[in-house]
Amino acid sequence: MDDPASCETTDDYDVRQWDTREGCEVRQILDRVADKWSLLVIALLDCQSLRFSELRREIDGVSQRMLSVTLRHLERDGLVSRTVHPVVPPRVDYALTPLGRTLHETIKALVTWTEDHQREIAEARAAYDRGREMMDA
Amino acid sequence: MDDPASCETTDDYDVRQWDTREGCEVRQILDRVADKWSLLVIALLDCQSLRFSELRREIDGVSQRMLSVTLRHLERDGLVSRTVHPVVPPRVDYALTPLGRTLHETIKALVTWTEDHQREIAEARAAYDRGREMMDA
DNA sequence: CCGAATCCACGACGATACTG
DNA sequence: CAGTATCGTCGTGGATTCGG
Repeated sequence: MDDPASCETTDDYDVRQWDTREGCEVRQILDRVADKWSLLVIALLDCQSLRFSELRREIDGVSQRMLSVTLRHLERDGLVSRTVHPVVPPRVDYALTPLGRTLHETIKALVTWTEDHQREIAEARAAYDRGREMMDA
Repeated sequence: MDDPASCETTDDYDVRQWDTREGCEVRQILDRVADKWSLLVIALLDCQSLRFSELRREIDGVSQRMLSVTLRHLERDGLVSRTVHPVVPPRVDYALTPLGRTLHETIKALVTWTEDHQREIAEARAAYDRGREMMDA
């Protein structure tokens, strides 16, 4: 973390390429991960497969449409697998692919960071807001 | 990664709490990180401080307004520090705080994941799209 | 039960013009 | 140079409805 070497230009990625334009995939994946429901779906499917209606129940507030759209996107990116059982009534199971599992592992780090620092952030916000109130006076 | 133990309920975070409602900070941080310009700003400020105009030049396509808004948000969350030099013409330097640096470290993991797997994702998308075209026929 | 299609509201973003 | 203010546009996501 405090390693000064990490500040060298030896970084193996080019910051400029995080942009949307050109063949930059980072932005696309980030947008996918960060959209409103994907993260929840990935987390819920970790180590278990769930039906559409089960996901809908578990994820409080998601609309049928958005869950459907989200799952379609995740499926297209190879992060989630979709299995249709030819029965009546229809039954569809969703599960994480190996690729999806590796992504979840990576994301957990970010979630952990957030939890570890949310107090600091809350304090920073409070301090900032106090400063703004002084201005008004 | 393949550790089955990671699938146990020993997970130290509750997936349901990733939701926007209630006192969930994860969503807020994720939204902040994932917005259009924050990531770029954080990456550029890693290990160097930059002026407003320098950031504007480096980040292709950002509007003056959005850069301003982005910096204000990052500053409020304690991720970026703002230093005004009382000279004419005005000079303002932005730099990453220690907190911001730890976040950047965490995010790098996600960027690295994306780069490592973008080929797999591209192939999954191609396969998915091929399947859809079959449907139409 | 699963999910696609349509319509609409709202917030994010960009362009422009204006201050200290 | 470093912003703020105002306005118009556009995409995302919610509600609803219909089909397989």
